[in-house]
Amino acid sequence: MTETAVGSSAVESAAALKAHPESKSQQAYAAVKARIVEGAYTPGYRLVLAKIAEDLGFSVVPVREAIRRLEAEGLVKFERNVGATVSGIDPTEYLYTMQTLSIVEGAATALSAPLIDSVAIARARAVNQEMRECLEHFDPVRFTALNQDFHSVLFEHCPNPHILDLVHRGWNRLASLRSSTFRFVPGRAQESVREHEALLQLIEGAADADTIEKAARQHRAATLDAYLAQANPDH
Amino acid sequence: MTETAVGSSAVESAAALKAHPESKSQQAYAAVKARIVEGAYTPGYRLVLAKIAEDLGFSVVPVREAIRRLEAEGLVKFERNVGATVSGIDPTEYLYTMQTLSIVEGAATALSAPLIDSVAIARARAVNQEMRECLEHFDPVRFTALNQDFHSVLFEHCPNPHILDLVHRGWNRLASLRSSTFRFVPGRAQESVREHEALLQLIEGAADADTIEKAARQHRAATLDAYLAQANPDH
DNA sequence: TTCATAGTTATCGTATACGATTTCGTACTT
DNA sequence: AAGTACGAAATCGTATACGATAACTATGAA
Repeated sequence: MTETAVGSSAVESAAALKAHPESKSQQAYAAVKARIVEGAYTPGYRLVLAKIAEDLGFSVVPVREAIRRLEAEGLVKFERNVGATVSGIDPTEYLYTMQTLSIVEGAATALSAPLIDSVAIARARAVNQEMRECLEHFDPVRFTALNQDFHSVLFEHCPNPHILDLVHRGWNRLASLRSSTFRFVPGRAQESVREHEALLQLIEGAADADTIEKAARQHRAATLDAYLAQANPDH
Repeated sequence: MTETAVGSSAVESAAALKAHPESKSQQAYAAVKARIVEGAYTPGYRLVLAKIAEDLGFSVVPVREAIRRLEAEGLVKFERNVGATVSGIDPTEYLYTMQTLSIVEGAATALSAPLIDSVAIARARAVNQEMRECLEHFDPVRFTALNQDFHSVLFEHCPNPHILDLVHRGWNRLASLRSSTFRFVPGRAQESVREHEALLQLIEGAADADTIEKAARQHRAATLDAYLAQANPDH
């Protein structure tokens, strides 16, 4: 656990199982994606095809394909005859992404809830405990990773892989924006940890789907709201 | 209105505004997508790169890119060293898609509702009236198209393009499956038209977001349920 | 100095070419 | 007759090459 990059599609992870040597286009995709998610390529970074191709030792064709895939996921902006850049930190885009995430995470949580057993709950709780410790040591990077782990545990048996895929895409997008909860709103992280515990109790108590969905949705939405309140103090 | 194909991403439609001659990869994407959505290429159809390239008068490289994009949207399955086929009509996939659609359509409707004016309501009502007429003449293809028109009117001022994009992707996926409401469950279409009217009344009455979201979500979910009930009569 | 313009360079977009892999058909064996 | 092994054809994956486009730079005019 605690990897930052998140496999984006069910199709993709299935393909990864095959013994095949990965296609170069696939390798290029993974490599560039990793650099973006890890922050080596920051928003606005100019992705020159020939340069990346040379770095990887490939030709440009598979690199193009990779970039196009990343574009489809929203991690990259590709303009005709101009080139590709890592998607920027446009606040509007942030809003869209967070709002969409709140919806799909809410749904994913509600759908998964009935399938979460006590073992998973315990594991999630352990992760949440680690998150508390991160707060003390002030380790925002690890905190963000653990936050994904926490929710990943809940989504382990999510009955709808499409929705899970949407969640992962949102996460990767946020990762590319380097938007840790810490950075945007101090204090929100503490609240987040508390909400995690509340969520676990709802799931343990077999609360109805609607209640759980609202709580999960609100959990994400609150982070967005906190950001907006900070960005526009003219409340 | 009443086109069957639905532009899939905000980025894409923005790009379409530029005076640029479309890139060939873009043209290939549009062409193949249209054939899939219109049903010229049915599920399972083998997409041979060289053949498509020859048809369009392009080389294979831009066609590959186009296919990859369609893969990302779930319209095409692309297997390494084997080739691309139009995604199949797996009932499980249908379930996933419909469930996801119910969630994103619900959210899109709720978000859009406060921004829908009386003119738009009237237009939506007119479309719904046309749908009623389709029922009499038994025109399922047009019915499906009008159904998209109806919801498109509601989504016209949707404040979150990401969510709208997800809706469109779902629609295209369903279109590629050739799954008209008619085909799957006779009688469901009539119900659908009634639900449209109910939805309009909720919006006119400025019902709260939660109520509207639930109604819109249920509207889609009911079609899925009807299908499932028919597929597994062992209730 | 600032703006416009022409020429240069960097980069993209696509065609072509060819090696690699899979699939299909055929002959051979049991 | 059924199954296996081999060879041929089809198709894919990627490298290379080159024309097209946009970005940059330098030069000259206002």
